[in-house]
Amino acid sequence: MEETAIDELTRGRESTIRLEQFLRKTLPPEAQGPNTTFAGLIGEILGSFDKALSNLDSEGRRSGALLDRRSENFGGKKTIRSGRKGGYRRRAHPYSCTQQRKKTTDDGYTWRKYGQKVIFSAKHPRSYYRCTYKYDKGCQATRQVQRSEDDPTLYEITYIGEHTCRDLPDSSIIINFDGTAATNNSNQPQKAEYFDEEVISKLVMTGFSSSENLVLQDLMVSMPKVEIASCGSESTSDLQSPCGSFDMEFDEQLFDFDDIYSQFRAYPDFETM
DNA sequence: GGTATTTGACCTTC
DNA sequence: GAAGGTCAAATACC
Repeated sequence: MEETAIDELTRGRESTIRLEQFLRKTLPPEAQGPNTTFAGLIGEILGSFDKALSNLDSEGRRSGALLDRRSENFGGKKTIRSGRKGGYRRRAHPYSCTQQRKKTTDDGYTWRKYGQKVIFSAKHPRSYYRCTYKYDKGCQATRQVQRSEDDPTLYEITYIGEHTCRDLPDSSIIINFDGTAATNNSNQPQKAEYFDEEVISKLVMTGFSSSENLVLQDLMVSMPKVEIASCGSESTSDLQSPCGSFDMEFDEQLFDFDDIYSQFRAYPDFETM
């Protein structure tokens, strides 16, 4: 049952990536920038898939190996690791978010450092952090912090995975798709100030891997009806970003994937892609 | 004494 | 086999 759900979500995510590839071929370059509606929507959809997959994954672990490992190793003496097989795997999280900041703290979450590594061909070591509530709440979010080589006063912070320890961070950042900072529903001005001071140069979304064929039917089967919005008015519906560290503000507007699909049918090459 | 950090070892991926 | 990610005992800090 759980595997079926994961399979369907995975298919939906792959189809979204193919949709993104298709749109990149058809949309003008100015409509594809990091702060465009296009990038925001794609990130939002992929983020929803990632969050669902992450939740399913963490549920599975919470009942099993994760808690076993915690009770076995905390506070104990050095143990022989001979029986340690496949206890973890390199995180193949398809979605991540990289920011450049002056400070590594004050992103609204509490982190615990669990490692530091000298990276080949990099001047500065990389530090590894996990969410403090990894074991308490099964939160799988991690981040990597590395001093920028171009500007040593800046830190490149990569957030991996989504926080499941709470719904929204206290210091969440609201940005519009046009790149300007905005406030959230509670109209707290410090949010915008926070954005201006801390996020220095870029918010880079990754996870758009190559995939040529668009099978939108997969997307329609796997993706529930979602609430999407566009920028421009005062009515808001805050949707948490895939990064979990900033939000986007939109008008409320409902899209059904049937509608989207009907739009794509207008493209003559759609059926053959 | 409890908690966080350091750091070398271990493990996975490419 | 190299490089990167994670573990976990030892250590530092409060």
